[in-house]
Amino acid sequence: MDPTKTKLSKAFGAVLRERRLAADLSQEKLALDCGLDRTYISLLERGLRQPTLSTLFQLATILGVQPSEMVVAVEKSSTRASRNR
Amino acid sequence: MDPTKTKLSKAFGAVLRERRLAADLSQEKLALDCGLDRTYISLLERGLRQPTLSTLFQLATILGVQPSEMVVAVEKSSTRASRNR
DNA sequence: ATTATATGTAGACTATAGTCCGTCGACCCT
DNA sequence: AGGGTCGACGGACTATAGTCTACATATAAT
Repeated sequence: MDPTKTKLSKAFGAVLRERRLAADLSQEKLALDCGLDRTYISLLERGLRQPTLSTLFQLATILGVQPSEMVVAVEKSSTRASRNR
Repeated sequence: MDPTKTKLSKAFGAVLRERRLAADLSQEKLALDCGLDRTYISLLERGLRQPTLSTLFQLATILGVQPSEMVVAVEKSSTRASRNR
C-alpha cells in the first residue's frame, strides 16, 4: 500500500482520538451518534482505515468541530513528519 | 443514498472543478499528476463520487492548495445550502 | 468473584472508491 | 475533410470503506 496513505491514516486516527477524548465520548457513543459502526471508529483511530469526505463531516459534526479544523490538524502532523525526514 | 452525501459530493465536485480550472489543468493532466484516473476526476467533479482523505490530499497537492482550504470551501457551500432551506 | 464499561480484533459480508478499457460529441484547429 | 484536445459516459473490474456479529482483554468498580 501507498506509505503516504498510511501516514495520513495514522495522522487522522490520532486527531480523531484526540478530539473524541476531548469531547469525552466513548468510541461506541461517537459511532452511534454518527450513524457509524463502533469497530470502524476503532479502525480509524488506529490508522487502519481512512474516511471519505462524508465520514469526515459526520464525525466532525458530532465532535462539534469544523471538518476543516480536523484536516488542518492532519496537515500539521504531516508537515511535522516531513520535516523530520 | 444519503442525501447529505449527495450534497457534499456535489459541493466538493464544484470546488474541485473551480480549483482545477484556476490551475489551468485538464482533467487528464490533473489525473496523471495525481496518479488517479481521468474518468474518476470526471465522476468527482460531477458529484457522483466522493474522495477519501488521501485522495483529497493528492488532489490538493497537485492543485497547489491546502487540503483544508478545499474543505473550507465545501463547508461554505454546505452552510449556504442549509441557510437556503 | 462478578458486573459493567471501554476497546482491540477477527471474519464474512455489502457498498462504493478508484482503475482501465472504450466510444461518443463538442470545439478548435489548418 | 480531416486531426487534436477535452470532457461525458458506459461496462467490467479490483481495492477498500464501512457494517455486523462475536469473542477477548483491561480496568474499575461493588
